[in-house]
Amino acid sequence: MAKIKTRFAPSPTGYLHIGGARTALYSWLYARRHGGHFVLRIEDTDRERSTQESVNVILEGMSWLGLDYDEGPFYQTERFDRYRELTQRLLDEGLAYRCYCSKERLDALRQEQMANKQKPRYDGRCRDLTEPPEGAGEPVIRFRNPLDGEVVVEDRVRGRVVFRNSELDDLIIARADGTPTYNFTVVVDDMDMGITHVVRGDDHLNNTPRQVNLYRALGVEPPVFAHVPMILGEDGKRLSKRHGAVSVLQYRDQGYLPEAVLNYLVRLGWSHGDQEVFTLDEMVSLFDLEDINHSASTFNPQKLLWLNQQHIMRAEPAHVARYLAHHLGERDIDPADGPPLEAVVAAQQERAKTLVEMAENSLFFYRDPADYEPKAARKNLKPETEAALVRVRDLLSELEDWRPEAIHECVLKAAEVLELKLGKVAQPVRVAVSGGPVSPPIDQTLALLGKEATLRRIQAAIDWIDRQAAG
RNA sequence: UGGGAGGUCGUCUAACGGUAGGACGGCGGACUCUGGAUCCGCUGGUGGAGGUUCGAGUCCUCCCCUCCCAGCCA
Repeated sequence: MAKIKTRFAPSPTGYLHIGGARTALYSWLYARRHGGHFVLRIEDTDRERSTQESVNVILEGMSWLGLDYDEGPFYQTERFDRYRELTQRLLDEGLAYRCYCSKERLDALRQEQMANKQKPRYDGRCRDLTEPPEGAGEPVIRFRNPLDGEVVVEDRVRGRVVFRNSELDDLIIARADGTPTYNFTVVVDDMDMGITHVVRGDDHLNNTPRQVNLYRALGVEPPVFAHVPMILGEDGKRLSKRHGAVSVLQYRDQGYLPEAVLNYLVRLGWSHGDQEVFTLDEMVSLFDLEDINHSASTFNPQKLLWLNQQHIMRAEPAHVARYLAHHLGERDIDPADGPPLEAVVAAQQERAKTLVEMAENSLFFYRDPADYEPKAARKNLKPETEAALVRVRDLLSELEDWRPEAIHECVLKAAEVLELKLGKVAQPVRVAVSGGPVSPPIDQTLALLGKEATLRRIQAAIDWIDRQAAG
């Protein structure tokens, strides 16, 4: 039995699409599950639309997701000699032929066929030519597809799918300028690279019989196919930019953890009982092609957000800290300018759904708030709460042991003395030091902030109240 | 038009031919620092019509709806 080998073969014409990422994930998981290899191939034969920038985005996206490949990246544009070689071989063996039909003729043929309620396809006009017709231009090269019989595909997701050769036509394998076409290159590459399993979107299901016939003509067995349903937008159409963020790197920038994105993607079309949250190790050990669903799924941003929250909460603080540092950096914050980043993460993990949110809500640990959230200030920074702030300030200024437990005692004591509920004391303090109504528990918040900043900010809030009162 | 693939709560998904359940979302409640955390409750579904069967989401037939392919894009 050959070693299992899967591949991900995007075309570099934009960004790493969420749907492509899921295909890559399923391919990667299958290879990892079975101790095989995962190959990255860049299908860049469309010279007009392929860009180096897009290649970079794909590589960056794969890296961020952690989908490491064992071989590649391979570029099809670097393999043109090989495609030419095999094209020539098929010509020599009579398995391919030159076609001189103009695009105009083919267009007219297509329209005529549609009008006659037939399937639009090449009619084989040049199939048996022995010489070029008069006034012929540069020919394309077509594959001599079998005319009868069936192609049976035992798809790992779809099951048995049968196509009749009479429904297919002689596809173009090389253009007039000599460049190869998709259905040909994909077969040659998968053959040469020893790909055993092709996991891809089911938009290619109907290309499969053509490719199988090519494998046979080249004298090799086709790989196993697993065609994965599309991901749709809310309107039931293919997921596209008009639905919202579809690029993997956009989710990175919005504060998602890669493992949360992977978790969402694996569950969008695959399941293991009722389990929702998976670690990468669990995915690797549980994933299998046969558990992939048959129907297309609709992308649900809310569930992705919930999963991101779950992963942030469950992760080691050190792990989250690495990603948070990047988002703080984007806000010109140096994590070294405040409390230990891991401690900040540990305190904030339950309070943020994304890393962007966590970064925003953690700014006050690193610099004084520019201003107070208006509603929170109205409610908590007023003459009636000033006494609480003064009392807490005084008690804390005498505190030597700056730890959560001791801080909590001071806040409790202030509440006792003033005969207030704890919340009536803690919330003004919270607003004073953080600028808003939400932060980690007040004792943890102050412990992390440090004594100096705490006292300074409480004092600033007291002064602010006085200024407001003075009109 | 021809061919191919699908159809379970709003969304994702589970259910050997034998109790339609879980999660997200939405609504409500509880939680003596804020809650964006936690706990509890409610809501809500097998596209339609026949057939087979003691029994069907599950098998069969027809209808309806959706997606995909038919670029010398991939």
